[in-house]
Amino acid sequence: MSDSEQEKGAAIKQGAGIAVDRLTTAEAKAELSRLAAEIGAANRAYHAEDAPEISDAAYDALKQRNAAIEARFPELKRADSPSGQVGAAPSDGFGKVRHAVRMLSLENAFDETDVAEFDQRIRRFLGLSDDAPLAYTAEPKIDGLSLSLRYENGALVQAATRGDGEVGENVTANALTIADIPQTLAGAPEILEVRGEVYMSHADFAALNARQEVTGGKTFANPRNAAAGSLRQLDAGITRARPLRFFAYAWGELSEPLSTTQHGAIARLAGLGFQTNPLTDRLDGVEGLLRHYKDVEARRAALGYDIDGVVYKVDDLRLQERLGFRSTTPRWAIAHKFPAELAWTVLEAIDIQVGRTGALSPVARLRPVTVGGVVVSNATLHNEDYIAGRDSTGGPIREGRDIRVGDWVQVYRAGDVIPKIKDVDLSRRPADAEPYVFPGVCPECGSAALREPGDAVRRCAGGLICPAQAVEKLKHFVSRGAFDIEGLGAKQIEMFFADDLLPIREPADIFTLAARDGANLAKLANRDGFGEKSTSKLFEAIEERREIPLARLLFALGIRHLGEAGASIIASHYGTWPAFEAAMTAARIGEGPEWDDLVGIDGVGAVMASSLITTMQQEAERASIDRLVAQLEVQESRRVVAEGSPVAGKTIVFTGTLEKMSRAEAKARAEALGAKVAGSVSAKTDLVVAGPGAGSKAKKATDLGIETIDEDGWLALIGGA
DNA sequence: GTGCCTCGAGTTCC
DNA sequence: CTCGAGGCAC
Repeated sequence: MSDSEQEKGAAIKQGAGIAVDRLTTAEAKAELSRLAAEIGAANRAYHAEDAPEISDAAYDALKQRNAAIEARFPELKRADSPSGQVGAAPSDGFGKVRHAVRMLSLENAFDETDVAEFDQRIRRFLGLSDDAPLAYTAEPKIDGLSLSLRYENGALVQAATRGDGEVGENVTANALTIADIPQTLAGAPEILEVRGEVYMSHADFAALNARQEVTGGKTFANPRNAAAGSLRQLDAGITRARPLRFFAYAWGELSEPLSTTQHGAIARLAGLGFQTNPLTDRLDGVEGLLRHYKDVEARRAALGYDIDGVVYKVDDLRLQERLGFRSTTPRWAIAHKFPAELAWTVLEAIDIQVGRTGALSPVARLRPVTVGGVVVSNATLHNEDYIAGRDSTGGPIREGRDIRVGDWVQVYRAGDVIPKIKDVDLSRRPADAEPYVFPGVCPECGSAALREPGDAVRRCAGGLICPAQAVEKLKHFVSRGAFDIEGLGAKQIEMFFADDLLPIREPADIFTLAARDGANLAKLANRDGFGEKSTSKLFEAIEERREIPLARLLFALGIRHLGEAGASIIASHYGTWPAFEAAMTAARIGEGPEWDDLVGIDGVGAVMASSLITTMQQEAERASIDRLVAQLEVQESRRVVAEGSPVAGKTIVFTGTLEKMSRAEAKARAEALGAKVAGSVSAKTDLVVAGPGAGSKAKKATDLGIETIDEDGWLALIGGA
């Protein structure tokens, strides 16, 4: 903790003792300044997800005192008054940075079978036999936070956090204070993005917490949180005082290749002056990987820093390139995780939450227990069957072992994040523990909660009548990817939903809010938590979204089975709202031209199609949607065709044996170039790639007069791309 | 019908 | 982040 953080804590205690009506103007002014800083810090801590926060009660007390002082000394109200903030934007003060090359996450392997399957998949994709040599690198997976460092002409010009993988935060000033991160490089490529992990050692973490305790500062729950909190300080001076370290293990944009192999690239990074992990090794085949894993696991306790597994990567970079990426993960790497830490505690209650689709989700309320450095008090119980001990998927709960309130349960954090229950100790079950009876009615609205055959979840049938569903739908509506309205998040939605004077009960209400506020005597700007400035900012943010792309609108509607990807497909097919609306109004489920057109779209099946039609033809739902659309200007969605590739927008069929690449690989590459790959030849096919042994498909192509090329022709065609 | 591969939905903690 | 399930290829 810095001196300034310390001062704040002391100042609050001191100021809070004086009754508001006895404050002098000077004292009030000083205290408002301190409160603004303290509340701002609490907001940041809350949103930035890395530091322990003050309690809700303490936070409310601060806000109340701030409001009280402002009420008595209105002339002293600060421009940055916390009363005028609807909810602090996360980490204001850090600029956003778009990564030149996306920062992906890794697929996880939890046991040896997963690792073997990973190896198998790669061999299949590359067309390698089981016994062909295939080298991997393995390195410990550091438990810290990833960072991308951009060097131009040997100078560090930018450091960015991972963020959502596409856009991270600019933490350059902070990165410059980390000793392990070179500020200049000799002999580096002109453009070099180095990626790695920022972490804190056990010893440094313990010393930091000890220091924090002496100075009365907040202590951190674990080294990872300490590292995250330290890197994301707005004051780089604080970061400088924190003992952060950095291991390099990957790269982003490069003006020239570092090497032809993964291990060669790591060695090159080490040569440039980066710390690379000493337990990095090059190994052959699955046995080699597993041997290395056991070795690392055995040394884990003595490393002096946290690791949570071992990462395997295909060593040959040309093979990595051929393997490419799935939507969020590379095909050529996997993280083999160590078994999760376990803890026993008591299940004190089971609560039911209602989601936006009406799904009833049981949540375990636990006696708080520390698991993997974090205190856990809730855990998901998935669904009815999981509690009853019937887990059709072969999950951790064994057949016939139900979960009852009062039970001792074993908790772990899946993927080191989501708390789950692994086991029940039947020997410690209280004699009076009763099997849990899953509610047959919605706990929020009393409507019947039904389970459709073959469905794992029970759903509230209340639809829009159910307040829980309505609120959750609204939260989804304003979420990122949907309308994404600044200053109108989950918290504000809860508040407006419960409001009697200016309610938001359905999406359309958001866009009439300003008009209703204008006609209302109890103005929003006079309320707790709002001010003139924040109110007008909110109204502006809402206005900005009145014009909305069709895909976003469709996603925002929260139609079951229609997610971000589906919405985007549907939008580019229909183009405009009127076209979509007309088709959905005329469509019948399972028949007719509109139905055929809908299910004919690549990526749309009967389930999604039915859901769309049902929703758009359901009276109440449709009326609500119409009221919304009347408030909007829906932008036309143009078909996105990848440009600049010779096969963009074309439909291609592969047939026969491909000799230089597997079919999966050919498909992936064609799609990456903007082509659509179909399974059979039709009049819509633009190009057929026929290998040896091609039969009926090649003949049909000839009959239809469709261009047919062989594999070499195909490679030549896409060679430049 | 089976077996990928993705997407959708729900959830926790800070 | 994980699980379940939709969509599609074989």
